[in-house]
Parts: sequence; C-alpha cells; structure tokens
Amino acid sequence: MAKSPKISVSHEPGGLIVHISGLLPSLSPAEQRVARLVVADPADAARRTITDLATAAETSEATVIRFCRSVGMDGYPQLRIRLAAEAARRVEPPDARVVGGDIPPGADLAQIIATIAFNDARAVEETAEQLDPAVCERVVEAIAAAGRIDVYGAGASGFVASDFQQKLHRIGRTAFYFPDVHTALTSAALLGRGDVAVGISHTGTTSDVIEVLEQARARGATTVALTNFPRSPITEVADHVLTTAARETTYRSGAMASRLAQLTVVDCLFVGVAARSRAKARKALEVTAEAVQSHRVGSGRRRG
Amino acid sequence: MAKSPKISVSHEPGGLIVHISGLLPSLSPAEQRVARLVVADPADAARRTITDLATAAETSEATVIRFCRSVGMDGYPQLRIRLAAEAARRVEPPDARVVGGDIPPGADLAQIIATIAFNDARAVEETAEQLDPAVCERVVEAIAAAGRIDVYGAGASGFVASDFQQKLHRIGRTAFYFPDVHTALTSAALLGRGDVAVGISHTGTTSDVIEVLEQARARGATTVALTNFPRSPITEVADHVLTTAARETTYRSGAMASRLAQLTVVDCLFVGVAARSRAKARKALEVTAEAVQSHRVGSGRRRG
DNA sequence: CGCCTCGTGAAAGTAAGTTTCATCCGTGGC
DNA sequence: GCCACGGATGAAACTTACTTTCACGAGGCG
Repeated sequence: MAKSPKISVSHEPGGLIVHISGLLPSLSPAEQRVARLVVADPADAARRTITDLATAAETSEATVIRFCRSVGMDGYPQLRIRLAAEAARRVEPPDARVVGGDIPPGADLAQIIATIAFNDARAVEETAEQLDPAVCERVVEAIAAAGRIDVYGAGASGFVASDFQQKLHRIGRTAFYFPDVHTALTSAALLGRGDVAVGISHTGTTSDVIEVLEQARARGATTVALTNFPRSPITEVADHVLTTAARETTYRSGAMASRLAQLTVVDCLFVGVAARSRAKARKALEVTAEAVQSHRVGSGRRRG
Repeated sequence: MAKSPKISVSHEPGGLIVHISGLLPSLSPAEQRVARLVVADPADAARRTITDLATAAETSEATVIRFCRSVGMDGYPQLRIRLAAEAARRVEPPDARVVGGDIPPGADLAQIIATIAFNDARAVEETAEQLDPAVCERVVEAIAAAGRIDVYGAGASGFVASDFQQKLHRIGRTAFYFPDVHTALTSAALLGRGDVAVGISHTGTTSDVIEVLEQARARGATTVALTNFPRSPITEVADHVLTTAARETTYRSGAMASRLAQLTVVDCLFVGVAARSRAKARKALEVTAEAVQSHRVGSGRRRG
C-alpha cells in the first residue's frame, strides 16, 4: 500500500470538478463510475450518503473511499463538503436584475422585491462611497459641540429628520424636529452661534426647508444640508453639504431608495457624535433602553 | 415528538445564516451557543464533526442535533452540507470590515461610514433574499382589497409605520397611523372583516403593538406582523408574518440596520399594491406630486 | 501451471450521528 | 413553603455512516 497517488487539490480551491474530470481516465473502472456521477451532479452527490452513492455507481463503499483518496480527499465527508461548496459557487447569477430602472408593468412580486432591494442596497453603498469623511467630521464636531440642534425636513425627508432628532435626543443632545413650517421658522429664529440646523431634502428644492435653513444661518447657526443633488438650491444656504447617491429616474422609486441613503448618512453622523462622548452616550442609551423595557413582553427567549 | 416547530427554510436557498440568526433569540441557551459558532464561521463549522462542534459550544451532541432540527434541518450532515454551500457562495470581502459587529472605539469616521453602510446594505439584501414572495403576495392582496388599513409601530418602528401609512395614502388607499397607543386601540376596535392591521416591531416584543394587533384580530381584521424574529410574540397574533434580516448584536446598531430593512419591505409591499391598480395609483401619485410642487424652488436643472 | 499483482466487494471494525431517558432547574399553583 | 409540572440538558444506548481489513478472482508473466 502507501502508493495512493493523492493528487494535491489544495492549490485549486475552485476547480474540484475540473480536477476530478482531469484525472478520470487514470482511475480504475469502478472509481470512474463514481467520478462520473460526481461530475455530472456535484450538488446531488453531496446530498447522498456513501452507501447511496456506492449503490448508484454499482460498486461498494470501499471503492468510493478509494475514489476520495484518489482525488486527494481525506475521506468521504470531506469530499461531500467540498462538493457542496463547489456546487454552490457555480450557481448561475440567478436573474437579470433591472438595474436602476423602473419596475416593469408585468413584474411579479419576486421580481419587484429583487429590484427594490438591489436599488436600495446600491444607493446605500454608493452613498457611503461618495460621502466625504472630512465634511462628516466637521458636521459631527459641530453637532457634538452644539448647544441645540434643529432638524428640518418635509414629506418623506421629514421622517428622516424626525428619526435623526430622536436619535440625537437619545444620546442626550438637545435636538428638535418640527412637522410644521411656522413652528420651524420660529425655532430657527431663536438659534444662534454655536447651534446647528440640519436641513434634509432629497431634491434640494423644498422651499420650506430652504427658507428655514436660511433663517437659521442668518441667526449665526451652522447649517448643514443633506440632499441628493450637490448643486441644488439648498446647498446655497448650507455651510456643510452632505449628499446621498440615489441615482434614479422616476420620482417614485427615487424617493424610496433616497430615503434609505439619507438614513444611512444619519446613522453615520449619529454614531460619529456618539463616539465623541462614548461614555455619556452609552449611559444615555442604556437609560432610554430601560425606559421602554416595561413595554416589552417575553424578554427572555421567545417561544420554545 | 412532533413538537419541533421546524420553521420552513425551503423558500430561502440563499439565507441559511440569516435564517439562523433570526431564530437565535428563540433558541435555548445551549442551542444559542451552537448557533453563534455556526453564524460566526459557517465554513469552519462545516468542517467540524458533530462531537467537535458540541465540545466547542460546551454542550452535548444531542443539543447540536436539536439545534439542527430547530433551524429546519433533518440532521447534522444536512446542516454541514448547507453550511459549506452557504460559506462558499459568499465570497467574503477580503478587507477587515466589522461585519455585523460593533464599531470599534478608536474608529475614525471613514471606518464608521464603511461599517455602517456595509451592514445596512447587507441587511437590505439579506432581507430581500429571505422574504417569502407568497406571503407578500397575500399581504398585498389583503391591503389592495382592504376597506381600511391601520399601521402600528412604536419608537423607531413608528417612523416606518408612519412612512408606510403615508405611502399607502398617496396611492389612494385609506390608511392610518397612530403615534398614541390609546388612539390606536380605539381605531383597532373599529376594524372589521376585510380591513387590515399591520404591526411593526423589530424585536417582536413591543407590548403596545402586540396588544393593538390582537385587538384588531379579534375584530376580524387581517393582521400582518413585520419583525426581525420569526418566533417572537407578535407573530402569534398575526395572520401573515414578514421578517427582516438585520443580524446584529447590540441594540444600537441593530435598530439602525433593521429600520432600513423594514423600509425595504414596506417599499416592496407598496409597489406591489400600486402595481395592482397601476392606473389609479399613478393618477393618485401625479395629483399628490402636483400638490407639493408649489413648495419647490428652482426646478430648473440641478448639477452641471 | 504457479505465482504475482491489482481491482474489487464482503465483512469487520470504528467513528459519527441519533434517540432515549433520567436528572436538573425554574415556575406557577395551592 | 411545598409540590407538580414542563422544559432544557447531557449521559448513555443505539443506529447509521464511514473506514479498514482481508480474501477472492481476473489477468499477466515467467
């Protein structure tokens, strides 16, 4: 014994199947039968037990083991795992996703889901890529040092603004959000040097938000704009401009992906600010988490 | 005996790991230890023998088997194969991104941005992968046919609920959102057969939301739950359960990624409903878009 | 024809996976 | 405070899967 060839396979992790078919002719007849089954359908082979595979190849388990050794595996379980991995890797890219486009009229739900998720994920990734850390840094600094933070936004961006306000509030920063323009204007008029005003508008053209930001700036507050369009009107009244990267055509789909992108930016700012005063922020988070604890049921593991 | 719940896993060929982390809180402590090992390094787990894995998780083989059953597998070998396949499919990004983890204390902003964006995008993608189109279809149908839709959510999920309400409203569906529990309960009491109640809760344990959903169900309304944990209490009062797949450890980072995942699901449902009555929905969208037009400035070209 | 070599599968042997069951521990009556 | 209950757990019995050993038989060669 001790003559088993054991062709090394370690240096080609991606080509087990190729490897096997390559040395197929050098295998004994019974082993070849096994090899053919394996090459024909790796995924299926991975599912079978050694006895099962042996039977299918009209041979004994012993031969299957010999086959494993012949192709460089330690034993059958290892072969199985490698086959499963191999089979998984060579799954075809499942679909032609409709990149950035609109949802086709006749689309079924699975298609809709894939398209939306793809666009959403893309928007998030691309937004992060083009975000300028230096600008973020400055914004974070301003917020961390601010006496008060006002967050403005209308419509869909209003939700994001509200979310940001709530987040800042949770880590002990004094932050406000106003669903109403008049109230917002009033508040902006009361801002001063050292305060921060954040305006969120996907299009960058929402007059209400621009107006409020303008007011805040006139009062000496540091103004920040979050928009998808780096040269939109809102950027003209902002000291710092942060942009999202939801590149989309229709208003509808745009509003969807853009919202996620905005939230990602908000999260980054939030974590940045929280990181500035880690201890204090953590404490605040714990306290607020405790506060809602009584509104949770089955706090242990859920169901058995 | 016949008591194993066995959440079906068949419709989500790509998301075993996601599936497992969603189920994590519903597992027993010993099983959780096993689950954590598996999620942390699927490829490694696939290589281990059951005894080996049991030892690593400081438990017995029996528990590992129980874990296999809990996540819908027949036995350990099947889990191994699936894990190997899963691990192979996800070509890991070579860089040291803190996957699903916490932000390191000394991180700079660029690092924070990369980590957050990565986790956010991941949550969106994985949520889409594991979303069951059939369930979505049923939910879409119910909403499209509903006389009235109530959307409930508290805290961060409240924003999502509110967003969903606004979206449905924009395409002409009668939808409500209530920031206040009492008002929500009152509204739920007025629901009836043919109406739809949607409850959103990341943890699935928010008692307010569960309570309201329960009320709605008692009145004959179709109830829908959107949560990250398929076996959380909220699922017990829901006719249809939709899950997100934000797998994260800390409450803080969890709430962030999960929100995006929730929004993605909401978008899918929204587009699904809109697609049902394309003409009517489009008309409604146009009208509402016009309504806010006067609040936009400089509608000319942005960017150069 | 004897003897060697090699491929092969039967069967024995070992390891892996699965089931059963007694024990433990926390929970909720009474 | 006690007890019954039920779920979680690991030890051990058990089953199945995998691996090794070995003997047989076919072909090749002196």
